[in-house]
Amino acid sequence: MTRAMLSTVIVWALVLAAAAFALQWLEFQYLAMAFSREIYIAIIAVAFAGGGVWVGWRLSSRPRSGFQRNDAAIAALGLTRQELRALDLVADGQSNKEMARTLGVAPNTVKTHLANLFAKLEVGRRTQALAKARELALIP
Amino acid sequence: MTRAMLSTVIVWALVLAAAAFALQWLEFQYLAMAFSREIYIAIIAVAFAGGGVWVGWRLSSRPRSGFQRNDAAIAALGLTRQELRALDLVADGQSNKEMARTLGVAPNTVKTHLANLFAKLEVGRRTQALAKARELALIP
DNA sequence: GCGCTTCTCACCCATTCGGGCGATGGCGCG
DNA sequence: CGCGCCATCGCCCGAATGGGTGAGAAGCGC
Repeated sequence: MTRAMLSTVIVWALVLAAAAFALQWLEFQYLAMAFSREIYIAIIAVAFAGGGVWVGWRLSSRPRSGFQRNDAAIAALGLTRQELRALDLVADGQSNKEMARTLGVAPNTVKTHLANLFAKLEVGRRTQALAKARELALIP
Repeated sequence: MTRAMLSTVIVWALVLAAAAFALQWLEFQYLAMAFSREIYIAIIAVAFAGGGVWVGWRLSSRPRSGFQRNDAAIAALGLTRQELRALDLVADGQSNKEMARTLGVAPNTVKTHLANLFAKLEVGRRTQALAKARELALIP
């Protein structure tokens, strides 16, 4: 977040500096003769407006990809690896039998993991577990 | 989404037009005499860059505050009001009986709505429905 | 070794859920 | 007015789920 913002701003600042020199040079070389002053201004305005849009977009669209588990909550609840894996599979919409196949264990084992998970989350259904897990940022 | 983008763009376009006139006027009144050409250019650049940042920020920062349903998908799938309400309650973790109480209908009615919802989503379980509905941005 | 946790699996039983079927009433549309 | 869609509700039945209990094996720390 902070890193992305900084890098974005720095990149933009460098582009600005480069553009300043380039424009300074171009101004006296070609543009002053080729275009009228208004068109030159318009080019500047459009270029900087476009750059601004880019900067603003990057500055506010970082949460798109990032999600990280609430490890504090996991520790506080005492959730184990298998319980978390089962939770992920529940969020994926799998049945107990499918989860057993995915995890390579018996369906009864999955049931046990889920029962423990439900107890720790203080819920009684998998859909409730999903709602609560999402509140706690245990799943995306 | 589309409305917000349009209004943002329109506002910016109006500001641009107003600024163009203002600059045109100011240019010959004060700035041409008070500042050098480079400073004038710099003011233009900063102003438009700032405006661009604002536009870019507004254009891409609506997932932060709100969530809005994918109405296009709802229409495409032909989901009805009750099916959507049932979907919300499923996401909330409620059982069929609780949903019946919430919606003020019989449990069998809830079952019917869910059965139709599952058929339209092409799923067979409520957890699958939740996963798919989240993919389609039908629920937060 | 001993206690602890974790993971594993089993059995039984009640509840919930999902599929399939049919049925009624309201409402808009041609 | 028939037709289609939506909402409502019922019944049956099989599958999935949840609760409770027990228990064995592996690993960890003291």
